Amino acid sequence: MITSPSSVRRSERSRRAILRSALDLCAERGYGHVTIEAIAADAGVSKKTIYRWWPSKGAVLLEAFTDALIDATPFVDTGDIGADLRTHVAGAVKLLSVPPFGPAYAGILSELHHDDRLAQQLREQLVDPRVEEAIGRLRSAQDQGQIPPGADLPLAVEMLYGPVYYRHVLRKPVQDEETIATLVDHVLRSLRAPGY
Amino acid sequence: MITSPSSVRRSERSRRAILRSALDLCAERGYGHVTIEAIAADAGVSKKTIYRWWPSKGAVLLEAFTDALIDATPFVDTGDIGADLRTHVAGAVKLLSVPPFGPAYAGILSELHHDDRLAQQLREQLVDPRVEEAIGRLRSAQDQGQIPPGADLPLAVEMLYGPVYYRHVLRKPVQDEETIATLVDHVLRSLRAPGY
DNA sequence: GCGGAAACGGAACGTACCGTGTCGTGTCGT
DNA sequence: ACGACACGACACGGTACGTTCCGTTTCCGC
Repeated sequence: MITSPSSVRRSERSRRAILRSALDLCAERGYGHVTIEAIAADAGVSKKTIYRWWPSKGAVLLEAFTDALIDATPFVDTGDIGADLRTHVAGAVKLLSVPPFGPAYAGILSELHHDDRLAQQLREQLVDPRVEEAIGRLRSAQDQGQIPPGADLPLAVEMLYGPVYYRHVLRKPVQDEETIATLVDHVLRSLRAPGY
Repeated sequence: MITSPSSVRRSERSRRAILRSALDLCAERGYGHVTIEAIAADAGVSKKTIYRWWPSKGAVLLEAFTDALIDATPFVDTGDIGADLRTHVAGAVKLLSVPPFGPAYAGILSELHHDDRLAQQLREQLVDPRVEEAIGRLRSAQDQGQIPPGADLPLAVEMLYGPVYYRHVLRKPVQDEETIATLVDHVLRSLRAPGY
């Protein structure tokens, strides 16, 4: 995430204040009305300092969001793949449903399409690692015989996360626990059922 | 889509030029760099004329995109639900994969989070009708015994569209025909397989 | 310690685009 | 024929951009 001037002289105090202010402002005015100038003013920091370490507003919020997401959706292994997937998806849905994280992530996603570097960073730092984790958990369920050997695990992950993204970007109501359970059931069924 | 002054005196010539220019600019510079001023200049039109009929850049592109999408993804009924779903999803994926429509839709989605009216318009004019169409097609397959009576059809639609949105917003490579076929298969299987 | 490099906060800059207002022109309904 | 109204054009104040300059503070290396 750190961009240009390699140094240990960086002020950790300013860094934290910037990330904090970015999330706060995102909650109170919405991503679209968050500006670099406002972040700088709120954090008691010079604009220059922000531009020195981050290339854009999106990059600031990506760093803040990443920290939060990693805490919010740990990957557990209780031995019951259904329960663990429900827990994991529910964690992600819940995080997206509360400000400032929902609006923040929505804003980040919106920047991806005109910011190649941010898109690459999001995939490499956030999405791909978590997809790999999810596939790993599915594979361990495979080893325990809960999922057939030939199952298409990457597809399963997309079928799980897809509806979450779908509702989030279209601003439809987020899934409740029951809906998540039904979704997980269907995905697992689709892996177990024979082709036709 | 038409906003304020109800009239038949509207210049169809200007309207077409605006929609055309908006898509063109979106293709050549990307959604983020399209501005109302640029559209007006390119279309040989006054800014005022654009603001008279549309509330925002997003609304202009939503109108242009809607026209294209309706043409690109017709809903057919050949009697084979699998084949028809593959055709439909492939149509949507293909449209999103070519400029200017992919970038345009991505940009529109990005506006949703800070533009309530645009979000409502998108859902009412584009998403919900097509979801209803899809559910209707699934229901007719149900009547023909290709899908069990109690199947959760709205969930099926989310499982189909979800991965498409997922890849689009994250800018992952679009699905090829084989992947789409596998996805459709899995969704249909999840409806047919018994609970566990 | 001490000197200097570098990050810092603050203020100001020109630029781009916003959304609105005004004005004269042309055209379409009545 | 006439009047209403959409049109193109241009100018306006406002906001946020990204950059630059300045003087200050902090910390690394000698």
